[in-house]
Amino acid sequence: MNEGKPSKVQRGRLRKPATIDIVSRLERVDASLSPAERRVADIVTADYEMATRMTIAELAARAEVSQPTVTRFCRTLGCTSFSEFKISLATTLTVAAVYLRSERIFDDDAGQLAHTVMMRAAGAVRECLDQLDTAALGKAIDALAASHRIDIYGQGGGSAALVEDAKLRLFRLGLPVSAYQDGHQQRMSAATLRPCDGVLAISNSGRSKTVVEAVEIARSFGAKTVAITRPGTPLALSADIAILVTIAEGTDVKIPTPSRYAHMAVIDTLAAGIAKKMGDRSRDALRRVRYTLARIGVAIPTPSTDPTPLMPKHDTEE
Amino acid sequence: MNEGKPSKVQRGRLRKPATIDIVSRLERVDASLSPAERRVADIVTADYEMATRMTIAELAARAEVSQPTVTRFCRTLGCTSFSEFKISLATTLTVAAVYLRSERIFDDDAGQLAHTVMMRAAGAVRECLDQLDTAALGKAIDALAASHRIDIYGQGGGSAALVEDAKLRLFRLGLPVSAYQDGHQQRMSAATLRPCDGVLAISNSGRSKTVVEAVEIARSFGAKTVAITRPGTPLALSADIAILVTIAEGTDVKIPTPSRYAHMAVIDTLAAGIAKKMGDRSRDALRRVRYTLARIGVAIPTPSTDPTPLMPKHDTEE
DNA sequence: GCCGCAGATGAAACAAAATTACACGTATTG
DNA sequence: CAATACGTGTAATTTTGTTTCATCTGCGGC
Repeated sequence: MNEGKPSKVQRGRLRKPATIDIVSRLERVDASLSPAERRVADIVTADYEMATRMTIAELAARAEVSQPTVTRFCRTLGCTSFSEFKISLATTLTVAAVYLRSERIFDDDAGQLAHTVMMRAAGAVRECLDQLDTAALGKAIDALAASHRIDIYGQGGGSAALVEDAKLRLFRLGLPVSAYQDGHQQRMSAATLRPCDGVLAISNSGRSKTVVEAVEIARSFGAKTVAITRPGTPLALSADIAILVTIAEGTDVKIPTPSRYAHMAVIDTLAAGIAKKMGDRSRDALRRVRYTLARIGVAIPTPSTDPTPLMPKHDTEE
Repeated sequence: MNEGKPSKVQRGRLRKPATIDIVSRLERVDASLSPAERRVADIVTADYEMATRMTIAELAARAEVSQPTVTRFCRTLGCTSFSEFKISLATTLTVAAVYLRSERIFDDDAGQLAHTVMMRAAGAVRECLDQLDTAALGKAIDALAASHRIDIYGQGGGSAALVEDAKLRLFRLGLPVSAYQDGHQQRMSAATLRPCDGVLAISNSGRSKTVVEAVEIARSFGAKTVAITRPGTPLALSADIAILVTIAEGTDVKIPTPSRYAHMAVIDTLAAGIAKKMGDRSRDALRRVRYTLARIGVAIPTPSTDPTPLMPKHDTEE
């Protein structure tokens, strides 16, 4: 339509706001808030999620203040407008708020439940990424990629699946890898390791006696030991390279712990890093694995229910 | 003015929106978009961040469509208003924005790699949540919670770990559960099932011949069968209750597939739902499991490196 | 004690933004 | 070749947010 005015307005609003985390800023300026603004802050902090869905009129009504006061409140927080405040809040919120409040949401239907569980899962992965020590990760990738042989240790229910998964991830790359969940086997295998070998130990609690012992045995024989565990635990202290992950456990025993997702993510990252490091060698192995699986699909034709029996389109290996 | 209307409007907006992940929804409905809506989608996907800061007029101008078209676009995406769309987008953003660009980021250091892998993982879970059929989920929870005995079937590398994990989740609740990855065992076990029993089959590809057969056998004996798989696959068609999950596979073979995270999330949700359904019965089982594990911790004192050997503070079961 | 000032707050006018209603054009089908 | 359905834009309307200005309150100086 015209040219001068809109562009100026645009430039102002479309610029990325300096504010990163409204929630923490809110806490920071809390002291300098006027009484009326404080009331607004109270309403907002009471339910961030809802605050993002309210209009300025609703928020004002709830806080029992006038609408201009709400606008002023937003300005105090460093936003230029109420809408910017809402967007910033929503952006800040993402996983964190839902994740934190999740204990409460628990009682409802399957949808609510799924929301809780899955947001926690996604949150755990994110949390893990936030706190990840990339230097340690890099060293772990180097160490494992250079290993002639890799042992994976884990103990306890949750770790069983993880260890199994880790084995597959590395195995697919053509690495000679073994996984042990039994304490005796762990120690026995550890005793046969050599300096050119590697160990990957997985334990959320970091207190599994057999795993820690096996790691120490492996170290005494010169093998490089990598641990995925919680900081400050025996396992973290005894491994050469510790990849530390702290995930807040929910208090509700009925929801499975989300830390598994974080561990799995670390394992995947290790696997991807090793694959990259190994370059063509691993790619070749991966190709051969896929090819063979596809061939098996051909050799054993699936029953009539299968629409495309000859060549599975999707990830044959699952 | 009047009294009935405003409250109704309020109620509508403050209700939590069904939409969880706008970005993945946007991709999913892409085909059913009209030309003008497509143009809006293009502008939005070009820069999500900026989209959250734009007014409807700006967005319309950029997409070269009228403002009502933008509103219609939002409705198509399941939002009731443009503002809701913006908020949903902003909420989605932090996780999803990077997730989408992830293929490109791949070549760098360990940090970059971790970012890619983990964002994909978190994205997979979110994507899963967004497309989840909660009705099917609810039915699955009911069916499994009512089962006297539960068999879990899966085949192939990736599923092995998942099946193991699923077994543990249900086992912890005090349910009599068995997991089989071997085809023969699956069929044999399926043949011993009765109408009061349940089956949980897990397969991303949905084409595992043995799993499909085992499910069909189980059904023929009257057991309730639940499948977690991809839509339109043989497994999805043969199970009583199909929980369908479509996760885009990455093109880079070196990065492990993120669909496992989604499956795990579904399993966790099932477990949480069953736990809730069973109420005190499962809580008791969980408590006993934890207690016993703690006792074992006492009976086998950990070495001196362990700061708190008597009573592990964190999740002893991992 | 009272005047005047500074800051906080709300009412109301105003401006911006979003939605609705409606009309027009195009494609599709009987 | 209607008739209908669909997609789209224009314009009116409603909703939402911001600015302006008046009022109130508390506080210090005269």
